[in-house]
Amino acid sequence: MSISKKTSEFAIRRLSLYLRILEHLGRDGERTVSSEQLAVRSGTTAAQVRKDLSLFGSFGKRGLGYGVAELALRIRKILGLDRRWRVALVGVGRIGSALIEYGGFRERGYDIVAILDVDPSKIGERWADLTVHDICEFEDIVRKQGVEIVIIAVPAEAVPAVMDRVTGAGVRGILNFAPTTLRVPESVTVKDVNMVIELEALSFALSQEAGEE
Amino acid sequence: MSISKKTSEFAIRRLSLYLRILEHLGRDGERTVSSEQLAVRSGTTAAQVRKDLSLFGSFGKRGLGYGVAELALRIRKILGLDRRWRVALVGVGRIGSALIEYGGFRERGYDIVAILDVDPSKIGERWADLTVHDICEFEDIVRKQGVEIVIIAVPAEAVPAVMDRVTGAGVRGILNFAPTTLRVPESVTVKDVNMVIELEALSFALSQEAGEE
DNA sequence: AGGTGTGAACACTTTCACAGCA
DNA sequence: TGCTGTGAAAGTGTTCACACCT
Repeated sequence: MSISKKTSEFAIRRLSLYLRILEHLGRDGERTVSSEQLAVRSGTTAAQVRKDLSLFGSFGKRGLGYGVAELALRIRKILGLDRRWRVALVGVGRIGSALIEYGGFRERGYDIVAILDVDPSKIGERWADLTVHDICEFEDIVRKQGVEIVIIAVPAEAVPAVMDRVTGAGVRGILNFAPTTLRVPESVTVKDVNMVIELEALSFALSQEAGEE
Repeated sequence: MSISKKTSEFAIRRLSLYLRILEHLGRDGERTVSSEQLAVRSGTTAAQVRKDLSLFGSFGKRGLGYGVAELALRIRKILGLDRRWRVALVGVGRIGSALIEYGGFRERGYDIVAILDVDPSKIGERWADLTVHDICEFEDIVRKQGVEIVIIAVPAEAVPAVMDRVTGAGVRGILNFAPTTLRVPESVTVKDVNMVIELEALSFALSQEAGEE
């Protein structure tokens, strides 16, 4: 069954959150959970939780709530986590190398299968169980390794060149850590992780409070 | 002049983006910029740019556009970037240490003035020009150093304990890298940086496309 | 009783379209 | 003429309130 309703980006992000809560509840041995409980733990409302879930079907039992294990399974399936994803990482700088060593990706179904950089001095370095490859080999690696998602962790200046290669090689998913908005073809999906924006939104909020009273 | 209109979170995030574009344009020697140019570079629409800016005043000249330097200055002021912020970082693990060495914070007005951890084996370590302090000293450090923002980069299990200390010490701004939703008092502002959510939103989008055709 | 699923009301955001100034 | 600033319209997302099932 494909999803016909317009599914909002917001709902999806919340599903990801619910999933983590469900996994936690599962480890604690909980069998069922109500929309209210999920709401409290995710910082939203019970109605919101039910609306989000109802976008994809009726998973709950009236009067009882949702089965923890079953709902987790359903959400995993919705988010495309019922399979593993092959990921390449471009840019083995501070952020890139921290990501490689992070380990949390594998745990959630994302396998970093290749790491690349432009800097000749970095090529050949070993990180975890991977060797840094020259960005020139990118297209080759994507094809041979079946890479579906690319993590971009290069400085802003290097982004345009990397983007050309990535879209050129037919990769359709990008997780971008560079502080730049990427212009990409319609067919490519980009998600940004931008801590500077978050920090600036934070200092805006703090400044407002200060001036308010 | 304090802002009376309800200012949306979305608008603020875009301002942060516009600012980075303006700085770039400034380095390239551009003197003026139109809402259309800003829109293209930020991946939004000209009307959106004008609406966002008009929330805070009339900064443009009809028929001409906006002065690059002047607009950058105005946005910096709006975002509270016309001053420096004192930041403490809790958790010197993989993500925490990458953030310390990142350097981009200082450049944008955020000074990491203290780093802390619970792990006794890490206490006393030096990172950049800072020494890792015992989390027990947190309240003391916040007071003496005038810490206003705390970056949380500890594992999920450690979050509740850290949160108690942070809110208890009167800190009002938190940048959270831990994969948990923090429950905090009304008076505290939290911004999350959560790459797992972004990755999962990405794999959802890719799965959809696959099933669509 | 207890808790889900959902249309309808409401709130917020974005886009449109154009008046108005340089 | 060129481009801003802004009400009004359209579009999205959230909350309410209640029918309905167990």
